[in-house]
Amino acid sequence: MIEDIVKELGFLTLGTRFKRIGEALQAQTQALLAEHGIDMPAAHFPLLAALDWHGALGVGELSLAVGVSQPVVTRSLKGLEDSGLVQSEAVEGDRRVRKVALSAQGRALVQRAQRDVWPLIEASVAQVCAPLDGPLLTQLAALEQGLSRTSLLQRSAAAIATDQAASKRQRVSKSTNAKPPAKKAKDKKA
Amino acid sequence: MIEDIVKELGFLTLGTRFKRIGEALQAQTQALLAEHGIDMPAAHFPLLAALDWHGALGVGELSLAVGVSQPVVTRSLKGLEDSGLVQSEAVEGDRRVRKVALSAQGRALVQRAQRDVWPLIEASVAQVCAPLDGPLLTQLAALEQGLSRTSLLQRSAAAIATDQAASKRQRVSKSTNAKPPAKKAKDKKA
DNA sequence: CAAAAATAAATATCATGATATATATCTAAG
DNA sequence: CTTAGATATATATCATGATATTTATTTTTG
Repeated sequence: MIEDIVKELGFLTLGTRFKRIGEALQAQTQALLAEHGIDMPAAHFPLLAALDWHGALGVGELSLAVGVSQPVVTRSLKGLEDSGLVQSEAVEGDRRVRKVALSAQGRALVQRAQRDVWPLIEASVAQVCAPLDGPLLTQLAALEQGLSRTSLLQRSAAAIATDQAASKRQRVSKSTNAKPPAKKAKDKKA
Repeated sequence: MIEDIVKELGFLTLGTRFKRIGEALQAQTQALLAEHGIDMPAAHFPLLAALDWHGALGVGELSLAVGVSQPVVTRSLKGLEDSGLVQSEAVEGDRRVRKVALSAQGRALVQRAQRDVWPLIEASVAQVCAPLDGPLLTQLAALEQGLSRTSLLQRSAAAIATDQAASKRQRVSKSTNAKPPAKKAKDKKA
């Protein structure tokens, strides 16, 4: 059996470990969004949230708000502008800065996502993280295992099923032999 | 003041958060290695460690060992082979697999790194992580703050200085007015 | 006020992760 | 024994992060 050397080396390769956990989380989050008809690169998500939260921002301010470098923000904005989700305009009095804001379409998207998907994402991620405890490396190991055993998509599906079962129970109040929906389908690297 | 929306949103943007912490850790680790004359992309590091640990491995086995996708391994191996740090040969009886092993030069590099730098990396990272406690998000916040306030490079320099001061004290055993070397130089995004 | 320094954004290039697909080879079924 | 499927690796392309540099503009200074 080949051991996972990145896990084995612990602090020595913590950067690689963080990155690969981040990749998995982003990919699963994107899958969850896609499932709800929101087809958006995972990385655009914080930008839209920042614009929704703060209102119009300059490129540099956005870079601060989401904590990534300015060129990355410029590039992502290009994509968002092409999709018609954001608009930008020159600012009065300082022709260097470009104020960026959500378009009507962007606002609509954010509101829909906020209402329909964000709670699911948050709940699923919180669910993976709930059992974590103890020192950082221990928590990371449990997190990785949790993500690979049951994806966010599966967790959110289970949550929805539970909700529906619950409201169904409320309505019919009988014959509630719905299976517990936490089906632990095992797919490595979902 | 522009708030950090990725931190603000918590579980909702945990993937982005993990990735950016990973980037910072990798960058600082690479800087530390470079400081000791070991000029190597951060991501090659786990591959070399895996080959040192397991001996010769196939490409797919390496992919398992370091937990990244097979194409990424293939690409990194190209770089490592160009630098002369690894060699590969066909395997007897199955012409599909390519066994990869450290070259003499690669072994030498790993040994030197293992002796001179790995302990520093490990100690510095452990130092950043030492005060972490509590729920995951709390630990991440502290980790990010720790990394941005005092880089791994600074931490390792401080550790070395402390060691030298200590051995100097042992040797001369007098006039030990060496300043405490934990100079908290503040550079954002080191 | 002209020249120098600072600032905002864009561009270029690189690193490192992913997936999807192609190619070569091996194994198994008929 | 040939063909169909499985397996190992390579290639192509994309996503998302970085840094270094360039360009345009503003601010500061001599």
